[in-house]
This record gives sequence, structure tokens and C-alpha cells, in this order.
Amino acid sequence: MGLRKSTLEEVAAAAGVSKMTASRALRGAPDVSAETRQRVLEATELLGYVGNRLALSLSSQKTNLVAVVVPSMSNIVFPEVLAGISAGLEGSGMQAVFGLTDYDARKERDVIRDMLSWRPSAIVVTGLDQPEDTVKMLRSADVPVIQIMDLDGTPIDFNVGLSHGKAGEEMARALIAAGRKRFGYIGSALERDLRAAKRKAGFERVLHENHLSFIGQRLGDTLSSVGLGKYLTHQLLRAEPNLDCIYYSNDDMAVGGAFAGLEASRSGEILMAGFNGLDLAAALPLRIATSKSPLRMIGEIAGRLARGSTAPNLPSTGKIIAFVPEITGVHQG
Amino acid sequence: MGLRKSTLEEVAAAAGVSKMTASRALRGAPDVSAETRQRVLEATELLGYVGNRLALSLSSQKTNLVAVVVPSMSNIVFPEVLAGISAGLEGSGMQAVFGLTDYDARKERDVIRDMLSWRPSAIVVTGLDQPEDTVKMLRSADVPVIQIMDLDGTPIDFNVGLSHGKAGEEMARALIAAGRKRFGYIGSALERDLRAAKRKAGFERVLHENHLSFIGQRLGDTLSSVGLGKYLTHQLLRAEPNLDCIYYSNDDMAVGGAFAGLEASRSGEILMAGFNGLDLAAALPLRIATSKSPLRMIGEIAGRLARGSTAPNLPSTGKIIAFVPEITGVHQG
DNA sequence: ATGAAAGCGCTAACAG
DNA sequence: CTGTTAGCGCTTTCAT
Repeated sequence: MGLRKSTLEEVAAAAGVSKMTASRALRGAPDVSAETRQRVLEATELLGYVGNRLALSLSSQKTNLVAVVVPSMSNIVFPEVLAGISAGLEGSGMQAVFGLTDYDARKERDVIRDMLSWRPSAIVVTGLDQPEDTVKMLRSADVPVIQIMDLDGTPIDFNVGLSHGKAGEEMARALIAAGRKRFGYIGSALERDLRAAKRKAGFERVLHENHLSFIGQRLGDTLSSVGLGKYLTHQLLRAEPNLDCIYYSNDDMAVGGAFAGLEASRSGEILMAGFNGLDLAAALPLRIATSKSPLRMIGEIAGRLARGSTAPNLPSTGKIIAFVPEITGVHQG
Repeated sequence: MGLRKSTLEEVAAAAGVSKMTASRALRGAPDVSAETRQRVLEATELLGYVGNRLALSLSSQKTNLVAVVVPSMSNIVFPEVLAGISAGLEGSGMQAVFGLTDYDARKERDVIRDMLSWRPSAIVVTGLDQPEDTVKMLRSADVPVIQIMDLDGTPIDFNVGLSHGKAGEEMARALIAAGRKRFGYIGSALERDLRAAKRKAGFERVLHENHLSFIGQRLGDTLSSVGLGKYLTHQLLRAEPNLDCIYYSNDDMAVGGAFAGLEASRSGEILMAGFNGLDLAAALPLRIATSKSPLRMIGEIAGRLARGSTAPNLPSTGKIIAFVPEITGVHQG
């Protein structure tokens, strides 16, 4: 029921005006008589007309699409960022399109190429560690590139996020200041999760400065999860019973660690530290430390940058927006 | 660097052939000489040509876009489903575009209208409870509509998910069979989370059949979260200290409940039951009950249906794919 | 195996 | 205030 995909031409005919007038009326152009606009609106209603954005975009040479490329959806941080982007775009008439890379650089390149074929008005990609060919493709795409999450590297254009190296450093400093001395590390798939690897490296840097090092560590192969964090923590606690602090690749892993601690009745002694500042971690019956990263905010700003990018001449000079994560939950040993 | 947005025409010129031949070569049409194809490919490489899908879609009258409309990203279930859709679409050349409704029916309608303007090849929407005008819009859009998650209602076209009413019923039966007698309920924003409301209604139906009812309940205003579940559980336990079972609107809330139970040292006595089967719940140091809903699978099937829908004549007859969630973690009182 | 013409549905740039 | 003429970049015919 209802006529299929009616066109502007049909609406115009029904309203007894030309295509252009109908177009203007629908877009709220100022120079259309109230009466004409009314007739066009009625015709639109009658025919159930829905504009064709493909035609619009092709004709106007702007898509109002924002391509967003993230590694995964299974880690809550990326949906959180997407929600932020979506919010940052709200009311601008821009639409987010997303693609997943599964933490695979080759897949990332393909996904980005694919995205580019939609001629987005801006493209948001995760991190700064794209291989050279991908960077080249992005550079020559004539589209503002917004790199998010990470700050450690050379941005193509816009960059919003935080330094994961420094986040690791700061957490190490805070823990050492709180009297922790015997450190362990638990993470997974660091060759894919580059930001977690940077945090670890930063953490170790400070440990070394203080003539300390990880007494023991466990690295999983699969992506981080609460279950994996728990499993590896049990392992590590068995091998190194006298740790007084464990640094985790992120909050999911740390929450798993907290569960393991509870199960082993060692919840009080060992301070577990993660990264992200998930709500979940705050609700835990056991206090864990974390660096609160402003995920949603990063997304919102990326969204705002994307909508700003529709302006005729975008700055050729890159802009960097840096956050410093707040550390919480660190308590004396 | 690199020429901006080169067109097929430029590629054709560089290869010394016509636009059409270049087009055919790039799409791998059979009737192009190997030599010609080679030249076109080289020209493509040289110019860094990336096809324009807007033009492609407008011309061929098919977008290969799948619009996906979900309430939120903050609840891990929806990203999970999106990941499934993305996986189900993989290799088909189709792209998912998503929109968020914030559990708001009006916003949902606007988002759907907006999506429709991209002329997607299929549209995936959450649930079966769209208001009449939204349904009308979807029906007259000449696009396969795939309604996911819920099964309790009248589908427009395709429907994949599970009956939340029955899920609630089954959980109640399992808990009663396990000897639980004094039930409480904790949930939030049920006027927006319609599926949680259906589960609750199903649960109560079975309670009544067994001459039982909720002894106490707590309903929050904000969307479900671990923190809220914990808070409301503390409240409820204070008001009704002798419950032996609490049904939660979902796993997030139930995990919060488990945390509260641990804090109150009442973890053994009270069985907490949620919904979704999150990994997180399985890692808990305390066993909770849940109905495992196949989120990713639902997404994958939706994706598969969407790619199937590109076939010329889609079945006018709706197709329903039903899952029955598996209940785990129920133990004797 | 290749090309020319027409057109997808819309808007930009000029008229009037 | 309204209409006309040209495209946007590609694919679909239909020729050759």
C-alpha cells in the first residue's frame, strides 16, 4: 500500500509546481510563498514522499555521512564512543556509518577503502598506528580524518584522545606512591590491542625508573574479557603468591581479577588496577584502581569535529584534543 | 597529494577505453579482454581511484545498505547484535548503517524515516512494538523489514528473536521447581524497556498460576546498570530480608544484585536471576541464574536475511525465526 | 569485446 | 517568488 518510492517530480506535479519549487519548499528555503509551501507539504504527506539522499548527495556533492572505523563491538568502550559520536552528530543531519576491523590492519585498510567509496564528509578511525599505505589512502581522500582514542603518534589531521603511554606511567606512579612494591601484570592480545601495549610499556618505564619490575605476568591470546582476567589471575596468584599489586590491560580484565581475588579470599591484600573507568568496576564489592577515560566525551568531540568539517575550508593544520585520565581507587598497601 | 576524487571517466581515459569498458573491467565482467582489464587496473592504481557508491547506487537502484535501528549502545546487548549483523553481512558488499532511538518511539520514527531516505536494501528494527504510523511507514517503504529481539507481536515481514513473555514464564517455572518460594523483583524503566516488561509479566503469570506473587519489588527510573541493580537490591533486602529469590530485568541488574549480596554476606541464601547470559555473569564468584539469549546469532541471521533480500522477488509472506533461551545457574534453595 | 545514449533523483546556477 | 538547463558519477539498455 502507498505508492512506492515517489519522487520529487511526482510531489511537484501533485502540488502543481515545478521540481525546483517543491525542492525549495521542502528544504525550507525562504523564498517560497506560504501558500505554495503548504500545497507541497500536503502533496508530500499524501504521497508519503521520502527524499532520496543518494540523489541529494550526488547532486550536492556532500553526503553528510560520517564513517567510523572501530576494531570491535564486543568491548564496551567502542559502543560507548559510537554513542558519543551519534550524540555529537545529533541535529546536524549527519549520519554515522560504522565498520569493524577485528583489530586487523589489513581488514582496516579494506574497510576504510570501502567507507571512502561512500564519500563521507568525515572519517573517524581508531588509533594512530595505521600502516603507511592506509595513511596514504586517507591523506589522498580529501576528507577530514579524525583519529580517536590514542594520542601517541603522528596524527593525519584531527586527533582526540589520550596518551596511553602516559596513562600507564601515571598509574605506576600512583601505585608506587601508595606503597605498592611487588607488581604483576595481566593482559592479552597485546600485539593487536596496541593501546593496551602502550599502557603496559609506560607502566614498565616508571617501574624501571624506580628500580622495580613485574615479578610475574600472564598474557592471554584471546581478546580481553572478565572471564579471561579471572582465569589468568588465578594462575598468576598461584605462581606468585606474594604480589601486592596487579596491573591489568583494562577494566574487564581487572574485574575478572577482582572476582578471582574474592574467590581466593585475597581481596584485601592485592590492589588490582585496570583502565577505562567502567561503571561496572565502580559497583564492585571490592575496590579496584582505574584510569577513567572519557569515552563518550571522545566520541562527542569527534562527532562535533565531523560536523564542523562540513564548513567550506577546513583547517589544513591538524588539531589535537588531549585528555588526561583521572586515576581513582588507589589505596595504601 | 594524489589527485582528488578521480572519476571512472578519468580512469577510462587513462586506460584509453570508454567509461563502460572501464566499468565492466572493474566489476570483473566476463566480456572484457585480459589486456584491457589489465590496463584499466593499472590506471585505477595510478589514480588511486575509489568508486563512488552514491552514483553506483543511484544508477543501479540498489544501495546495498542495511539500516539498523536500535534503542541504545550503552547496553552491551545491542552492540553484540550489531557485531552479529556485521558478521552476517561480511563478504556480501553490504554495509550496515545504524541509528539510535534512546528507547523513544518518536525518535524511532524519525530515525527510521531518516534511514529510509538512504533507500536501504533492508531495514532492521528492534522489537515489534512500533506505533501504527511507524509501521505504516515501514510497510509502504517497499523494503524488507527485519524485526529482531522480540517475538511477541505481529511482525511486518521477517522476525527473528525470542518470546520474552515465555522467557519470563520459563524462568519462573525453573525457579519454582528448584524450590524457591519467596520472590522479589528488581528492574527499571519498564515503560521503555518493553521486552523486560514482557519478561516480568510472563514471570508473574506463572507465579499466579502457582498461587504466588512478588513479595517485594523495586523499580528504578533510569536505564538498567550494574550500579542500579546493586543499589535497588540493598534497598529490597532491607525491606524484605527473607526473600529466597530475586528476578531481575536483566543480567546487568542481576550482577549488581550479586554484588549487593556479597556485600551483605547473603550470597548463598538468595538466588538471583537475570536475563541475557552475559559472559560477565558466568565469571561471577557467585552463581546467578540467567536465560541465555543468542544475541550474536540473532544479529547474524538478521544480516543473512538482509543480504538475501537483495534477491529480485522477496517473499511477501513473513518469516519467523524463533529461539528458545537456555536457562542456566538455577540451583536448589 | 566495446561503445553511445539515456537516465537514476536530486540540486546548483542562472534566468525571468 | 518560480522555472529552466545542466549536470553529479555511475549503470543500464541497445548498438556494433
